[in-house]
Amino acid sequence: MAKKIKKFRPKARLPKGFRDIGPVELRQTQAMLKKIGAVYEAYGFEPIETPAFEYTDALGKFLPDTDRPNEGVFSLQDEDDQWMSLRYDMTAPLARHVAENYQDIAKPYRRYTWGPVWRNEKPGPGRFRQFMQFDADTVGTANIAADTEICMLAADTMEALGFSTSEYKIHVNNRKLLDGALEKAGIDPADDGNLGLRQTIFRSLDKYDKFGLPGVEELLGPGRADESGDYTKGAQLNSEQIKIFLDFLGSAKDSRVSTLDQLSELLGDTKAGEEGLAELREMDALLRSAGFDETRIQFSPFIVRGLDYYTGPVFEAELTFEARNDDGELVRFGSVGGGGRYDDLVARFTGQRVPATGFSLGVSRLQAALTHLGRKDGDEVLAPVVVLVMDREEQPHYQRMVQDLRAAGIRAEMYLGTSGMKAQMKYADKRGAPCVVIQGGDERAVGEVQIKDLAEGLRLSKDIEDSDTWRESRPAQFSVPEAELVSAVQGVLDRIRNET
RNA sequence: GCCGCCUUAGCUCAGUUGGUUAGAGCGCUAGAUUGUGGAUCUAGAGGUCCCUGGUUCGAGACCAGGAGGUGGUACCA
Repeated sequence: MAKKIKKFRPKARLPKGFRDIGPVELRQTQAMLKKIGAVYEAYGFEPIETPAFEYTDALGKFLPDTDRPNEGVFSLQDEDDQWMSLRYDMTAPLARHVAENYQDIAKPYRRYTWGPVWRNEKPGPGRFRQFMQFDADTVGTANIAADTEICMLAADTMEALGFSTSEYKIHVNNRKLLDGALEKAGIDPADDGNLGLRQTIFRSLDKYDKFGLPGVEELLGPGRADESGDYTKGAQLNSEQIKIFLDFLGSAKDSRVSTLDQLSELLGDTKAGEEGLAELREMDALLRSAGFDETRIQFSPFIVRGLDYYTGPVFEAELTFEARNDDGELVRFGSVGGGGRYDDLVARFTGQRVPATGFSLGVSRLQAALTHLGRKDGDEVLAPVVVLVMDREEQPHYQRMVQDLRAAGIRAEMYLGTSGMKAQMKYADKRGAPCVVIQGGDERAVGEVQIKDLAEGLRLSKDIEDSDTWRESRPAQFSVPEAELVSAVQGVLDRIRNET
């Protein structure tokens, strides 16, 4: 018997599309959340938190005949067999919250929220199955001023995060203009019968930034063959219809007013188009008066946004610069946030139309962009000072030193391992400790401690080649009376802070 | 989902027309140095050559299927 019993050992591995986040990034995320939140607070939004799970039907995923909810969401069945799903954005949970508490909420209701969202999709570069969104919404007013404020908020947030005006752009379009273009092309935007066609057209227009006008033209027409993979079926429009949409895309001008003039010429005689234009004219006036010109907020007919629940203005925040990744490949960050007016979302629950508008920022993507630009957040935390344990039986004494340092607001720790001094030095080095505190028998006998500045020591080591000198000269190391431990360490830290 | 590419040490990779004992750099551990992180030198540990089957006297290499990764495309509420 008792041969080798095979013990099951799970392989330590992350689920695909998920990732662990280390201390540096985590601290940066926290700093970003704080900055974004400050802008939102200044605009008068209030924080709220909703849970990660919602009932699947509340998320707007209808269960078809299959026994599992749509792909794209992570779902599981509750003990009473009800399907629950991890939220895939912050908007649907908000709509649920508003519908559930409709009586008690003062309208217009303005709130912001942030947290992880999950999407069960194929991960790609910079695309994960869990990522963080920061959201602001105004619920309960159809006033276009609410949409305008959301755009202003988005622009101000980008700048608060450290992007300059030339590095981002807030694009604004209006679904009503798209409806006007449909109308012009003889496609009834209100007819459910051509919903599929409308979606195909919208998707084609949305590819403008990816494939350009010729690509969109193919997609609106017969279809587009791509080099690798399959053939994308087109919308099968005729050339007159296609021309309408291409003209529509081409009406983007540098100034908001000229864009509106151009669009007016194209769609002014359609009902939906005229409505959309009127809304954008109002936005332009509000923006102009608030000091937001077209270098920050632009009217861009090519912005579509995939969601069919949008009913009016739609927005997108774009990063306009390019960067290179570690392999030297060109990286475009592109869209880092989006939103729009969704007047029918709450009505799904209550039957009562509740106008709403909102915006989501992709925090993780913004963070990746900031990192690429080398804009780490300034308040980098220093690693702890390490107090070496030269004699195990003196640990209580070392522990007190550590506690004195902590009481002075200095991150500090006693070496908790059981290895010798050399290993302890290596530990402190790897840890990135600014300095170590050394007290062996010699120092203790005269009531002193040695403080070694590790960064300075490394610098001095450049000129030392043989190890005897390196060890014996004890570079960047000095002795102080034990009573002056805290102030001496503080002095070293102050010097390091001033250098960086 | 569809198409292409890739998979050899912890990491980055080399490995000839199929040939016997599979390598390098970096990293890691130890020593030179029993109280000093660096540099240098020396030694060492570390491998299911992704898996399964096939071809062959012989497969890390060739063939088929599968898995995983990756790039593009589709979808993205």
